[in-house]
Order: sequence, then C-alpha cells, then structure tokens
Amino acid sequence: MHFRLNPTSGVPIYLQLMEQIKHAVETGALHSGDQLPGIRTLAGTLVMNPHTVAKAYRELQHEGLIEVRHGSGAFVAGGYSSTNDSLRIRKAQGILKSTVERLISLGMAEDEMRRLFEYELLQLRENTTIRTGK
Amino acid sequence: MHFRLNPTSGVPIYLQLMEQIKHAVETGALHSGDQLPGIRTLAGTLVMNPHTVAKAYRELQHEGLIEVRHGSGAFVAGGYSSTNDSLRIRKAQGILKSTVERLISLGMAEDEMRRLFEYELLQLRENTTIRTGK
DNA sequence: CTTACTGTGCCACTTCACTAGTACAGTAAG
DNA sequence: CTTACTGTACTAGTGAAGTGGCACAGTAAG
Repeated sequence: MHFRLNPTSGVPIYLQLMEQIKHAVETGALHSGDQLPGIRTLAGTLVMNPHTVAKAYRELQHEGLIEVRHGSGAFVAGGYSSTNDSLRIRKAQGILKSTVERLISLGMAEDEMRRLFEYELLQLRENTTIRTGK
Repeated sequence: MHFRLNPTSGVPIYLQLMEQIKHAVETGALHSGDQLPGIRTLAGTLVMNPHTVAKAYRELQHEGLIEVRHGSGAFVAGGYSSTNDSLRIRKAQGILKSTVERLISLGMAEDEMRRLFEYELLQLRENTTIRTGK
C-alpha cells in the first residue's frame, strides 16, 4: 500500500489519490473488505492534510467503491474484484506494458506518449457518442 | 485547427490548450512558421477568456515551442517538425490505436485504461530515475 | 497619420483545492 | 466508564485558475 502522487501535474491531489485507490482495487492489491489506512495515518505518510484524504474517501464512498463506517474506518466495498476481472486486468497490463516499451524504443518522451494516448481516447469517445449527424 | 477541452476534468484549461497545441505540432497539423489563431479569436471560438489563452501562449513561449511577436501574433518556432519526427509519430499513433482497440475488446472503460497506462508510465519513470539503491 | 489588427498589463472578483487548528461523535477494547 | 482509536464538522486562511473589463503598446496596411 504505497501511493505515488504528483503535486505539480495540475491534477488535484485528492483526485490522484482516488485514482490510485481505484487502481489498487482493480489490480487486486486491495480486496473486498480490506481496511484502508486511517485518514490521519495516510495523511501523515503522504505528507498532506487529513482533510484532503477525507475528501478522497468521501468521494470514493459516493461512487460506491468503498464503505466508510464512522468509528471503525474505511473498507473496500464488495462486488468489485471478481476473479474474472483480475484476469482481464492482467491481460490489459501486459498489452500496455509492451506498448509502452515499443514507444520508448521509438524515442518517445513521457509527455508525447500521454498526448497521443489521450488523443486516441478522444477519437474513441467521439465515434461512440456522436449521434446527431447534422 | 479545432481543439477539444474538458472543463470538468480537474486539469486547468490553459494546460489542456498547451497539450493540444503541442499535439498539433508533433503530429504535423501545425508546422514551423505557421501562425496560431489570435488570442481573442481563439478565446471566442473556445468560449473562454482571452487571458486564459494568453497564459497558454506565454507558457508555450517559455518552453520554446512557439514564438510570440507583439504586434504580429504567435507562430510555431523552428526546429520541431522534422520529417523524421512525423514518421516516428505516425508509427506511435498506429501502435496506440491498435492498443486501444484491443483494450476496448477486453471491455475496458476509458478510466481504467488511463489508470493502467499512467501506472506503466510510473513504473518506467521509477526504473530510470531511481539511482540510490541504498 | 489613421485604422485595424496583434499581444500585454492592470485591477477586481469568484470559485475551488488545499492547509491548519480545533472540536465533536461513533466504535471497540481495556 | 475510560481510553484510544476511527471519521466528521466547522471556521479561517492561502494560493491558483478563471472571468471580465479596460487601457496600453507594437505592427502592418490603407
């Protein structure tokens, strides 16, 4: 359970924390019922304000990913890490790993990769959501 | 020359604009010497404040990607879109396009793809920057 | 010079992410 | 009950992003 946040990326820290927790759940690093670190504990190790962690937990609870019980702590909700999913994720990880390696061999910088990837996602989104053909 | 910005993503708009312009230059949609739209013009079509566009241009100038001449306008700087680069970019685009398609066939959502991709980039960064092996 | 474009600078204001300290409330174990 | 943990609520402040309006300055063409 170690997170890596980038305070200078422009993305709000609480959103980054949420993403990392989601990632941990998706990849199986966290399972249903597992207890998340306490708000103050996490804030201490990540060198940030407890309120920021609390906000991340609150948002994740609204999304249904975790369950926050007042005096007890925060726990990963049920019905997320089916074995079927974890296999799917592992496949995807393999694909992306080799993809990134190929891009590196092309001499691509991290920023360039990210821009091209986001561009592909944009194309995808437009092809699936645009229905008003003028 | 059309940009797509997402005001609700948490990423500052001026940063998104910068990324899109960089992308346009890298992919060859903009070439060295090309004039960028005027600050007021762009702000009008993108429905945002001229100051936001100005900030993006200013930052891009600091990075050396564009050249801003006071009474004339903003122009793409030289020495960026060599034909060698555009071929490299096209290869990378092909790779990423097929990668995204494979991820979609796995049933991955856009958020999941982005998280896994960012994770791979993180792995990469750590493997190349960590030198203090204790 | 005049006009119409370009970018730049200044000021006020709103919103939001984040920090900081403090206090309150639920839970579980001694 | 007491203690020590959990999350929650409140207030106040800082800083950055973005909006809005206005004035200024450089450039190029008539």
